[in-house]
Amino acid sequence: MNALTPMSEATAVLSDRPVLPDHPLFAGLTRSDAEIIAATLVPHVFKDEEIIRFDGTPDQLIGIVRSGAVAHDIRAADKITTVGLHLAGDLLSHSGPRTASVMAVAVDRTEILGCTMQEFNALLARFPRLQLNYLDLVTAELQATRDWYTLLGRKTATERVATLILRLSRQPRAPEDPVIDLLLTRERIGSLLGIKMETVSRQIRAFAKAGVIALFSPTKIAVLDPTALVDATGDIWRENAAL
Amino acid sequence: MNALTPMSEATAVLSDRPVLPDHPLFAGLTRSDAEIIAATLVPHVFKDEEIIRFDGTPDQLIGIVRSGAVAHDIRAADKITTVGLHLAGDLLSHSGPRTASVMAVAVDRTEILGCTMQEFNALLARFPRLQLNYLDLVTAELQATRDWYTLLGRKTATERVATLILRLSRQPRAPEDPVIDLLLTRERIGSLLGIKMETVSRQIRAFAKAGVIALFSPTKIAVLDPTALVDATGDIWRENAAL
DNA sequence: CGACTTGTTGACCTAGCTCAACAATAGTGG
DNA sequence: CCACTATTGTTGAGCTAGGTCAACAAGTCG
Repeated sequence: MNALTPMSEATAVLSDRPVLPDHPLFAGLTRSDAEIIAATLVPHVFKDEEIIRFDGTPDQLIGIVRSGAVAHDIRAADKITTVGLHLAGDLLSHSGPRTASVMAVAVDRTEILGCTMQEFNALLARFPRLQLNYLDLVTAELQATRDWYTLLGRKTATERVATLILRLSRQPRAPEDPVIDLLLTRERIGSLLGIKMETVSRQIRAFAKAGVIALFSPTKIAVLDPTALVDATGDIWRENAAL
Repeated sequence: MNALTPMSEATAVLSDRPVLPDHPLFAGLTRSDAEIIAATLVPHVFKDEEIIRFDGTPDQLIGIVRSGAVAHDIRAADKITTVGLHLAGDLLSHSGPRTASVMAVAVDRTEILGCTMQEFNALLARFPRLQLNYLDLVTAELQATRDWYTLLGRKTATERVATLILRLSRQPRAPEDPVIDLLLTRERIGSLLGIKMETVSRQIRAFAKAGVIALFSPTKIAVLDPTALVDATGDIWRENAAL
């Protein structure tokens, strides 16, 4: 194995001796442990709109989103409600006992480094350090989920859209590339943010008109005025916190 | 130790050989493990409005709410926003890296069986089964949090109030006692649900007028028509799921 | 009993929903 | 490559749930 191989890119292609990506889930593991874990976690690639097993059964997928995104939809009767979004770097964890029939769907071409819940449980049982890391991540996600949704519930449409754009703007992408792909249609953005498609459109256009963002195509944007965008999220306390 | 002592009540008073409450966190533990754990977890009693250490530091409290409730508040400048509520039976878990300065406050007289995060981490490291149970609970909470907030973001005021009442109505209380204590003022309910005090009042009164609930005093109610209340939550898919 | 907090109710006002028309894209088959 | 269709996005004109403001009632506590 070439020690200089960039970890962030080449994990998938080296099948003989795979490398774990640089992710907090794998922090502090010994080299040998990491190798065993890396042998279990394999890249899963999904096409746009492809359904990802995420139903709480032992066969469900657990892992880290490497690229693309995973949308969590509730499909009731005729209409789809998107209730969550996992982006690159996020952990797709145990889905727990479902009260709603949420399904995970790939957005864009999506790569997930992972394994089945069953296999993952075995790893957790075998490597206490992994379990510790995992617990930390789930806890952090719980926190993030609280923050995200708590606020959604009391934000205006403008604030919600700004929050989403901000979140997407923080996604890893090619250095110096200012273009952000919203990935989602207006319809899905609205669904995710609990507002209507038309309102999403109006808000995005308003940001463009105000010079806060540049709008290249409906889904391709660039943030021109990050400060204004942060202000528009309405998150007062973020001023104090390290973002 | 008297084997007939009701577990739900007497945990606190028996200091020589404490008993763990019947809670999923302690499922499947051997008797001796349970005894060691029970020796670490002590009842903490808080008065109404008392602040509970819940700041992500090693000294923060981790444990199970036995009675009363814990509100999570963001106190910015002059006004308090309640962003979450833990009721009896809920687990107060690691609070994770805080992005906002949320503080935990006791609502009513509140009893929590727990210990510091530091002590709890030691227990987790020592008892794998406990760690497994804990992970399950945190995962479940993540799920519940998603469900709760996700929906809040897209519910009407009526649906939000119905959802809260329903949740409170499912709290353990004296058998055959139909009276539910809302615990919170209209102001705090509104804050929790992301709506205004006046709207909360209007919704509650509307339910009372419609005969869905009985209103004995502003905070003491009884559910007269559970079906109507469930309908009013607007949770379509709950029909399919075991509640 | 008075002062203070909490709750109720009414009259307005506004953000965002609804409905509707139309524009811009993206496929798709010829 | 174009015409044809379907999807997605934009924009305007009302409408309504819930916010805002304000007055008052009802607890509650010294």
